[in-house]
This record gives sequence, structure tokens and C-alpha cells, in this order.
Amino acid sequence: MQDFIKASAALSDITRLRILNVLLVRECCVCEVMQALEISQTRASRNLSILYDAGFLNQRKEGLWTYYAVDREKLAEKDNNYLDFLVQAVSNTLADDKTAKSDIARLEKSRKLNPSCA
Amino acid sequence: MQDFIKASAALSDITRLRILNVLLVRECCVCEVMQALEISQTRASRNLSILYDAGFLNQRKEGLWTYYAVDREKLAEKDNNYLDFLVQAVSNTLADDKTAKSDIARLEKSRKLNPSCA
DNA sequence: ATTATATATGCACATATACGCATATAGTAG
DNA sequence: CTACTATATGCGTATATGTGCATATATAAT
Repeated sequence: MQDFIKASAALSDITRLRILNVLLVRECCVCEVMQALEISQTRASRNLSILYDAGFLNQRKEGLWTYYAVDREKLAEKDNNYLDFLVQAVSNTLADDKTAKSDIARLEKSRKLNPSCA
Repeated sequence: MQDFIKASAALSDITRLRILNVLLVRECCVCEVMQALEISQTRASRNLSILYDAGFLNQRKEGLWTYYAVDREKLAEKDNNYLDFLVQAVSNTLADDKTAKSDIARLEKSRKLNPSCA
């Protein structure tokens, strides 16, 4: 039950929903997330950590970068069944959200403007 | 998006998960909820309001009592699609939770001990 | 070694949340 | 009208949360 609460709490913040939204498109490093959402580095890092701790993401370090991605394997596990439902709920909600769409648009650009991140 | 955040926030509290759990069994008035969960009247009333405001419940006043129930119709609506996913997530999580089971057990008793509530 | 870059984190602060107590409100019964 | 009951709510308080700033950490490049 505590795990579920942690997961719900992770989803009850607009910044984290926006982050999850871009990560549903593709794996991102912290700086890509900050560019896509136009938020500070601290904010991106902290909220990615929260989503990670809640079980939604996995983490991969490569050189200077930390890449975060939606942990599809974990979502598929029986024991974490609820995670999958929650992500589906997020996905449905953000489908026609303005801010979420803008984030995705900026995500594409962020790659080209900062090749060091790709 | 704000509606989804409100819904997630509503589910990120143990008291409200326990309340939703008993309401998934049947409609209850406030005093039945307080007995089932062994919590104060204020706590039951306030948290029921939060679940109601978040869109999970409907409300029915009858005499002195206010009955709350899971709003199945609303959950089925396309626009509130996420609510249904969230409730399913809750349902799966609480299936094998100790506290949740005790609450249900007390819910049965609460009817007989306080016929005025039934 | 020095410098630069990406990320994480300690601290302070503003805001939000959960709760109990006391009380208000509203319906019912005598 | 008065007394009682179920529920809602204002207020105070303790705790949690989100964020920026500054700084620490870790890796890479010169």
C-alpha cells in the first residue's frame, strides 16, 4: 500500500506528469528534460528522482549523463500491476493537453540545439 | 491535467485509499466509514469530501445521513477515463492488504452495532 | 593538473496537507 | 420549542512538499 501511495504522490505534480509525458516518447538525459520543459536543472533532477523512486523509471549512467526512461519491464510485472494502470491513466490524460504537446515539440528541438546531449 | 492531479493527490493518502476500499464494497454513510476504519468523524468527513471533489464518489443525502458511493457512471465516461484506471489500480493494490481487509471486516459489524446508520 | 560540463544534494523558505478540537448546520424526535 | 444526532467546517498546529541558490560530486577534455 505504501508503494502505491508513493506512486500516486509522484503523479500528483504537474512537473512530474510533464516529465513522464516526454519520457513516454523516448529515453532522456536530465538536460534534455530541462530543455523540453524549460525548467531549472535542480527541478528536473529532483523530480526525475522522485519518479524513479516511485518505480516508474530506470536509470542509466553514461559518461557525464544520467539517462532516465520509463521502466517498461517493471510496469509489466504482476506485483507492480498498479504502475501500469497509473501510466495508462497518465497517458490518456496527457493525450490532448496543450502543455504536454509543447513539451514534446521542444523535446525534438532540444536534440539538435544541444548535440552534446544526444 | 489539473483534474488528474487532483485525482492522484486524492489517492496518495492511506486514509483515503482505505475509504475507497470500503466504498468499493458498498455505499456508506460517514459514520459507517468512521467505524469501519476506526477514525474520527472529522477525518472521515474531510477525506470523503476530498475523494468526492476528485470525482471518485457521488453523494446522496437522506435525513441526517450523507451517503457516499463510488460513482460508477462517472468512471465509465470517456472524458474521465483516467478515473477508471486509477480505481482499478487501487483495487488491485488493496486486494491483499491487511489493513484493507480489517476495514472490510469491521464494515460488516458496523451495520449491526449501529442500526440507526443502516 | 586544470578546466569545463552534467548531475545530485544540503539548506532555507514558502506553500500545502492532514488532523484534532470546538462549533456550526441541518434534520429528526419528543 | 427543546434536545439529540449526523455531518460539515473554521482555526490552530505539526508535518510534508516543491523550488531556487549555492555547492558537491563525478566524468571528460585540454
